[in-house]
Amino acid sequence: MEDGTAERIRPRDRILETARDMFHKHGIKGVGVDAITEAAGTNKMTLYRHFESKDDLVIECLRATACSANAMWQKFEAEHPGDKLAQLHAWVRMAADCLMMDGRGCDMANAAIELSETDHPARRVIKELKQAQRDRLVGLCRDAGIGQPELLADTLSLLLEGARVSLQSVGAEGPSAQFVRMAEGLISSFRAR
Amino acid sequence: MEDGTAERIRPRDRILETARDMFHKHGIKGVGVDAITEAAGTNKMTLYRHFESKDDLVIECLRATACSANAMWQKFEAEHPGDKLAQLHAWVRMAADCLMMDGRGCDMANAAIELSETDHPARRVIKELKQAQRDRLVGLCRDAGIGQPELLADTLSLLLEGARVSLQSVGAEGPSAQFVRMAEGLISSFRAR
DNA sequence: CTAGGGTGTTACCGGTCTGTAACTTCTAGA
DNA sequence: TCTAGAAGTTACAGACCGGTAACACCCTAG
Repeated sequence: MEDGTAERIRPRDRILETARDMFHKHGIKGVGVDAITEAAGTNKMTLYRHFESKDDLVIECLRATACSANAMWQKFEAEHPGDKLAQLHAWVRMAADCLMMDGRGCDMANAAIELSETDHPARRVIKELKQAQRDRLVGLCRDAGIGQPELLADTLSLLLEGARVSLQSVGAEGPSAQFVRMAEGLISSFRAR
Repeated sequence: MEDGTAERIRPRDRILETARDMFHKHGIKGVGVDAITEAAGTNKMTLYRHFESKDDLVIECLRATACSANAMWQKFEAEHPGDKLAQLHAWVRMAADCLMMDGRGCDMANAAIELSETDHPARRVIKELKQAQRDRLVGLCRDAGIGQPELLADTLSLLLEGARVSLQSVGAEGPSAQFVRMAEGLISSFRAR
């Protein structure tokens, strides 16, 4: 029988959520499994009963992040059903909000930078998930009736990725402050052929 | 009397250059000082006689990277003296070449991502040097007679930064493959008012 | 009530990390 | 040739890391 208190959440989920947060804030190599389990109110043995290794935990965290992103896309469709152009503008707004709120960039990109070993198991997952996000944005641009949808989607992707990393190196007053203006300008310019 | 052989280079310079290369390839937290000194053909004591700490070494490496970038800018001016627009195109070409040759992004951005502690001593340096690069690109756009030089410079900056990180997460076939087309298109579009 | 699986606790392994101490060797310059 | 300082060598301290073993505990399903 569930009583709904937070403490009753399964340890596995607590670990996953805590790890996501800590990896995001401090980086993967900047957080040890001991720190994660302690912050999650559990212990190392329980972590290793649910995850094969730290690398495995990292991968599960990335999948969870991708899952959250999926929810975003469904929200766009729900809020602007059928109106693909409005969904594209919602994507820009959401991206800008994340930039201002968060301060630290995309978990997948950060992981890709940190895990420089080319054969690291997480790299396959990162590539897959990033590719899926790219395909979805291309599809959105195409369905919005924009010419050269791939080029617009790729340009927007690079702008956002760049804004995220610029935010961490130059700060909020740097180039990333102009992200919305750039993105909206690009969309108009592509729509005008 | 100097005999010119590579082994006669001062240990400090060997350490600095080796560290730059290894930090670039494997990340800062992915390389230990032992590995650096061994690859540099020296030892840990010598490293700590020349650098206060690993963090200090990191900062010196970043300064050296900025210094190399300065040399690039001087090359642009030398190859296209007075022709600021040609220098801007040379910047795009250089950026694209680095993208294809290298595979791993900007040392400063990577360091900013890896060193997530907000009070890390390297962060000040990163911000300063990145700001200087931004100012220089803005100046180049302005001197090239482009309207809204700040917006173009910032957009180009974000595109390049995004291309570098995208290269590491999605791979070379991803959005970064279109960098030159995007950048040149932007420049034309800004020049056409 | 009881059996069993999920969980917590403690201790440990072997390895790596930054940074230092004490000492020896090399080498450049007077 | 002699000397002073730079560089190399070895060993070590203290901390942290990922991962495992053995065992005690609780809570729920039957």
